[in-house]
Amino acid sequence: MNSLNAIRLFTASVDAGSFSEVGRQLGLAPSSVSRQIAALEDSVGAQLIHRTTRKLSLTEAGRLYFERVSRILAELDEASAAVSHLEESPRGVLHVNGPTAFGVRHVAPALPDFLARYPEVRIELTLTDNFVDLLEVGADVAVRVGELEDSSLIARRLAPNRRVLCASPGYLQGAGTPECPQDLEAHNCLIYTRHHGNVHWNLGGPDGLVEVRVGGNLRTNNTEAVHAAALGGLGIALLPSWLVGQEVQSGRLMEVLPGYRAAPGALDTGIHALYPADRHLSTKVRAFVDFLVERYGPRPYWEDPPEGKAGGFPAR
Amino acid sequence: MNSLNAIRLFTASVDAGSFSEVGRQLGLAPSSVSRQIAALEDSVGAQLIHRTTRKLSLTEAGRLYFERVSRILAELDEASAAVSHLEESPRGVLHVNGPTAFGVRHVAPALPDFLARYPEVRIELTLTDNFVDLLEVGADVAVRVGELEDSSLIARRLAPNRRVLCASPGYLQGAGTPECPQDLEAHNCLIYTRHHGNVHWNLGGPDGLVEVRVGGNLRTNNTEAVHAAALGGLGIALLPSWLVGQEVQSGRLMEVLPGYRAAPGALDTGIHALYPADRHLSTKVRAFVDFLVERYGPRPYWEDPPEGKAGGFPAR
DNA sequence: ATAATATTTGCGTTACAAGCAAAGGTGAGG
DNA sequence: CCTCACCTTTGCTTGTAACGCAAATATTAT
Repeated sequence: MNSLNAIRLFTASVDAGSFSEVGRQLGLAPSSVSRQIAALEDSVGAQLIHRTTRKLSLTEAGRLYFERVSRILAELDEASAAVSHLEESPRGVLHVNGPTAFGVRHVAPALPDFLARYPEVRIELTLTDNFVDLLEVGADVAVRVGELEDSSLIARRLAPNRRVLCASPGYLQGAGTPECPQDLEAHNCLIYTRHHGNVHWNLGGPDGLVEVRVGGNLRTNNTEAVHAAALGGLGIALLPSWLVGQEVQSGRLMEVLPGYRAAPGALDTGIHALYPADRHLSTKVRAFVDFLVERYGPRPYWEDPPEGKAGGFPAR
Repeated sequence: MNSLNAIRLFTASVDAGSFSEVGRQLGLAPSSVSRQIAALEDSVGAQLIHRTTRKLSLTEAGRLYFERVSRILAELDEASAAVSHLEESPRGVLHVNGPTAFGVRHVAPALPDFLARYPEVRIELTLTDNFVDLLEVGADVAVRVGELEDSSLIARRLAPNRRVLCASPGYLQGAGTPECPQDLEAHNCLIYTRHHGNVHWNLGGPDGLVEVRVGGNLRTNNTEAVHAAALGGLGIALLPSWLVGQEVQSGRLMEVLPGYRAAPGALDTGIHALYPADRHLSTKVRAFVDFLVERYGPRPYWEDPPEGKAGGFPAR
């Protein structure tokens, strides 16, 4: 309807008692003040200020309007201040979305440290395994493992997503340990897949890319099930290092063909944080993403300690 | 700081869920809505709305801002409405200023009728005998008798201001009744004056203008004192008809030389209502002035009933 | 896949606000 | 009493910002 400027000039004029004084204070020509207030009066349809060349005085309408409007202006400034305050330092509610398996293992455990560093932030963590629209679910930031559908979101890389071959010591004791990729064809390989048909594992090793046609008595669309089966000694699995890394380190699983790893594919593009490509990235999102980047580092804690590189694929 | 328009567009967009829809509702191009809201976000320094090409969704800052701002907008509209409402029908406080003598006799008695007609008006009546600045005293309208200092105020004529010669029946019985203006020089004439020196009464009668040099044993700068003295039988006074009219009608005073009256001078320019020359004349002021004009009419109730014209001066 | 619709950005135009100057008016002080 | 200083308003000019249009990009529905 009308401009806030006129209202501010009105209250300033009431306070100062003079259009010229207001002009001086705000760096405006008196005529501008005069016109703005005249326009405001037209807009509300009532005289607000009686003017003589020497004095200003409020009409009753003006008094009424001033009382209400000056309080309203204060509230408005407060509202802006509250929003700005929200961005001064990370605070408020942060909605985080991510896949269940990764979230449980590597996001949730990180939250205590994050919340300790930013006491004014509260986190709402939503773990889902179907892809959801960030905005739909009201999330501020999402963690995604592989498969970045390109969208208007910004992706920031958090960690590589290596998949390694592994099996339980018990299985290897019984079935033997493969010495080369081709040996896998004779093993019970636990297949994670989304669709039927033959499955090939593309492995990279010292001698380049090797494609192995694998199979076994378990196919599932659930990584956790493959994981549990491997732990139970059912066979050899190709699983992300973030899922099995610590168990390999502790010896509950053994890495198989450590010189080989899965060739980078759609599933191996890395682990990313996704957030909206807004012009104003909120500080709490930035803080959270920075925190994860720092926590995981270039070589996440779930990875093997630095050893001879395997596969020759650069970390992605 | 920023424009109210942007805030209105923001709330409208939240309600409508679409910039284009808002544009359609308000007759704006979608690009305008988009830009205004982007500018608002820059101004508060935070993203308020996540946008995709298909959906809008509020950020936490946006939710916070929307809650506060939508209430504020409502209050602002209310404030404007209240002020406009004030102008719809007379209501609120009406400050009336006027001279004591006239105010007590002809303004105050009129107020019950006025207030009965406009029940939502409250009156604050300030009676002062020194001229005051309307705005200084915070008055909306002033009643002035004679002597209109020309100013930026608007003057509306309420009634003529005739001055007539009168004395109490008792005085006339004792001192005799003047038959012609010159007889006044031998009478005890009660002098209302602001300064010293000789006093002449300029009287208009059937034979034109007559100047009479008058005097007596009472000079005062207070009309009421003259009035009281005349009632007490001290002598002959030249007093405004609104002051003595009803006493003449009731016989407590007798008109002297009824064919003559004071020649129009500064004191006789009439009785006026004065109010500020604002573009928006408040309805209560208009109502009050209209009411007085109607009540006094072209021949106020304090004047003699129509009889032969005296003096030949047109009513002014 | 194609159509429809959404936001954003670039660009030309228009409308509004600011500044300047002059006019009219008021109060203070010589 | 008159002049001076200062205030508000109005006419005119100038500059800025808001607007609409069109195109680019993106997403949903048919």
